[in-house]
Amino acid sequence: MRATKARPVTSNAGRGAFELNQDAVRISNVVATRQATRSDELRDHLEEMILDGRLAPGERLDEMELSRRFGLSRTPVREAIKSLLAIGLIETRGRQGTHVALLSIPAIIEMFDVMASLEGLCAKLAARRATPTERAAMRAVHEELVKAYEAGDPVNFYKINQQFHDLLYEAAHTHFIAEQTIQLRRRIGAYRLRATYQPGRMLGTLAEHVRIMDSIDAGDPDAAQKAASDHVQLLGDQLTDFISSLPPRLNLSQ
Amino acid sequence: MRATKARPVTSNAGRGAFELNQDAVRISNVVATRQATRSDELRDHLEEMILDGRLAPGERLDEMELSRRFGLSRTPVREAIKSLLAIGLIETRGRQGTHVALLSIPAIIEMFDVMASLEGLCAKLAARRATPTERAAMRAVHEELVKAYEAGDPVNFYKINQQFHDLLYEAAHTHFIAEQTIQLRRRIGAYRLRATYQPGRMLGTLAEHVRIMDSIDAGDPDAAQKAASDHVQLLGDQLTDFISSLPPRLNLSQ
DNA sequence: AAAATAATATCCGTATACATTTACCTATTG
DNA sequence: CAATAGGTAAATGTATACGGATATTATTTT
Repeated sequence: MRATKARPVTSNAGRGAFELNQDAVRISNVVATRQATRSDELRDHLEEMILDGRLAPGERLDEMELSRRFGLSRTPVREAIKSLLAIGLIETRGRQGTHVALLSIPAIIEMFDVMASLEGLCAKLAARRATPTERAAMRAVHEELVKAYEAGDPVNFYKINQQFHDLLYEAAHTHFIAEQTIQLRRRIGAYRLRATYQPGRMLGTLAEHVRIMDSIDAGDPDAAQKAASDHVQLLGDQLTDFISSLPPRLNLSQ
Repeated sequence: MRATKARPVTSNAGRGAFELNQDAVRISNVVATRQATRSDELRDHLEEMILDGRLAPGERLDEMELSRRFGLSRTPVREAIKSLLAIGLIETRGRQGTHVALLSIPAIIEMFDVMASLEGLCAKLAARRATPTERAAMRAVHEELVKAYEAGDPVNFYKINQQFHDLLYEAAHTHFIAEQTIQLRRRIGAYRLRATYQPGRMLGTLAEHVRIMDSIDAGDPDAAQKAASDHVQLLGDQLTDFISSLPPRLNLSQ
């Protein structure tokens, strides 16, 4: 069948099997909003699937199967895979196809070390640069987080927690550091998800957030840096403990 | 012309216009050595061209032109570009083609902040983990660096300096952090190159390296972390000063 | 029966053809 | 003369076809 014949729609409306509207280029520094290509859509879609666990670490990504599933040719599929490969979210084993990245525990520990450093940097900058509005926004989101905790809603807690951290990056008025941090968060995401609901973690998170906000409000960059860094480090410790405690079969640490 | 007819050689010997032998997959966590594809070769080649200045920041990367120039079809060219896009070395402006990434001064400053953190982390770990052999290797390379300085050979100095830092990452016994640091070094590389030969920088570098090594040998992680972090920060400061001092036309900060 | 070799099938890498969008240029009108 | 609109050309995005490599399975031999 011919290229265009296959496509039901050629305009921008209702583009594919899955809906993802146009997006600003996120990975690079470009600001301009551009038409999302099928390749871009698929990249984002796959990323989302990896992050929310629909694609488990180690799972195979078959080009043909993805083509069929999303009604695309192999070209955009391959390009999406190339992008995710470069980011490190998926990996290739020679000619045995590509798989969702399988992280070893040492690798995860290192990632959290870096994550802690980056978050610390953001907090440090936020302590110097955050506007009153931004500080207030963090407090407000934190209130939401408390509510989610009190309601015993871990799913919401997870989402709002991300919002809190996004606000922190914003308050730091950075571009590159925030981007780098978010990218790393994505890369760990598949694992992080599996350990969110650890006993005591939510309560710990709340206390640590308060410490971060207080340091920022006090205008103490070093304290803020340490608070944010410790916060991430604690999460990392708990996560690696959790993974280590799993039975070897489910351990995921290859 | 048909696919295979076009290729002069189908075996591994003498594959393309430019020679890059097979390489272990570098960007991802994969260990297995695999056959380098044309796409991989082109990616590395383009990266090298960007790093050594043959492709200047902002310069256009035309798919067709690259195809012709390297005797490839557009497919591997596009895949190579996709990879570099995901890393952030190049950027796309909608449909106006792809260009070598143009960094603003604030972005460069942020990158050096991150770089300083990462190098600090490596030094900290190296202070705890470095074997006597690794410490000796650093001293040995440092001697080479001194020689290059005394010989007034900045090109060699630049290369040996990279070796020193590579040894530091190795001594830290990390994978992810080192990989991340090297990737960042690449991303700044195009700019860094243009400011290597700043007056006093080489001498400063030597002194700072000694401080790092002494801290590592003393087994003082915190001191090593600070020494390495400061070292990178100083380089960054000098680099941004240099760029700022350029006439606006050459400023490169868009 | 087990191991090794050969054959086949599947999936990856590359080339090319085709469609679509955007930018630039030209022409026309105010 | 300038500005806007339309058309054309060039380059990007997508589809498909083809060659090759590797893994798996079956068959043969020891």
